Amino acid sequence: MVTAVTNTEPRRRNRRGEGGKLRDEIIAAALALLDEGGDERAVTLRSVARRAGIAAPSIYPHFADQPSIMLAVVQQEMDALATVLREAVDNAGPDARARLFALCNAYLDFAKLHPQRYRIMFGGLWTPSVEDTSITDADLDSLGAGAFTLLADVLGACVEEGIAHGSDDLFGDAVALWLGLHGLAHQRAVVRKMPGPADVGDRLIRALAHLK
Amino acid sequence: MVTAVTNTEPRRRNRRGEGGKLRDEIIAAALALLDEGGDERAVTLRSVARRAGIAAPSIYPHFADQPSIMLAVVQQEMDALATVLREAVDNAGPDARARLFALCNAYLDFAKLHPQRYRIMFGGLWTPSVEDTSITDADLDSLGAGAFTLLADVLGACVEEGIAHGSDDLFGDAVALWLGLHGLAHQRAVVRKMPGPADVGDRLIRALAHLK
DNA sequence: TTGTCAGACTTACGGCCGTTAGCTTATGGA
DNA sequence: TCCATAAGCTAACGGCCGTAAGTCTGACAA
Repeated sequence: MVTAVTNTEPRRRNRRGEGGKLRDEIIAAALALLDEGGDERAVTLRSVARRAGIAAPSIYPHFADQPSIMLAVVQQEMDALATVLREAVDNAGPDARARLFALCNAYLDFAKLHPQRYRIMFGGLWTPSVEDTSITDADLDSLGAGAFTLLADVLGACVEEGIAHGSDDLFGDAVALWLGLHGLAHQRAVVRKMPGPADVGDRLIRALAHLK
Repeated sequence: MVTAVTNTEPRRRNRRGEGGKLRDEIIAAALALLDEGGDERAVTLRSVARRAGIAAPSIYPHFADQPSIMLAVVQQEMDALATVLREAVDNAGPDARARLFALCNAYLDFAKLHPQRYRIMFGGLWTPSVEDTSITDADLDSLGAGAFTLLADVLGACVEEGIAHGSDDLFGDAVALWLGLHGLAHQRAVVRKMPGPADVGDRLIRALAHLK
């Protein structure tokens, strides 16, 4: 994670050849605004510039428009999520069931820890109808593929080891499981107080993974 | 459902004592903008007024601020959803399993038919942090209670008839089932092309209702 | 030491927003 | 017929937005 930008003193200009550093600072500023504000509408081009301590037009050498700042944020956080999930699985030992629960709980924890990020990652409204922005369809389609593949793999291992009743369609089962996780994660991220029992996450996992 | 407002001719003023009619026209205009635009940001106070064929300040006698227009839209659509679900259950006959599937599929159909409405109803970002708006917490808490109660009832009937493996916590089971439905409905409403098999909805219902 | 140019900045334009203050008009009871 | 008033309008303010055009400045090769 990149540290938040809080200093108000005039920013020190980057050295020659290091202009690209500002790109990361812009992303970090956008992320900070998102986490604090709890509203993606607060992440405007100008507010990002203010937060990063630069003038608004200074963003243009690094990003074509405001939506592409958001895309960069989402891409970065998708990678971060995939990394977190991978680490959780690796640290869970060899047991397939434990690996599945570690993966799913890490997913839910990420959403609980960063609700605003989760919202824009999986339900975000940061592209004003994709047209008239610089964002392509390919940009959007590839998002989150790594994390999902990992889920399918771990679930597949459970089926192979006989821990879970697998259907003939592993991909479909993985999608269903992810949708359940997403429903919980998203609702938690959106609502102020989530109703229901505390172990609703475990219930979803057990039911949707068809654990024996 | 209220018909969309499309005429551009100067609007006929309402008769005396019928000023309240404009309130419904405003809600209808906001709904139309939402359905078309696919972006709640397009539903501004001014754009709603334009769509309704009135001047922007003419909204204020009927709504305190822009968020409360959205709240009225959401409340209306929550009622509409509850009605649709109730009708689906009533038309499904006496079989508890058929009633449950009718309910769940009606829910998913609503979301598929009106993705933008679904989004603001269950994940909406139409209150800029609730503070400094005229919206109270009570307004938000009561939303969707009717529809959920119906789901819990129909699921409970399945358990009573021995169709489903009920746990000791019917409420929790209903929440879990709803979260699964919501995950699918929301993702369909947000993403352009939903991956996964076509029957993923049925899979979610069967698994989360613990149908035998 | 000096000149160049990457890495920023200042200024400005037009647009849409929410909201306030005060005005017009047509409806319908007297 | 008249006129009180409900219903809705016009004008305007301040604010924030995205973006274009042109300007400054300091790090570094020569």
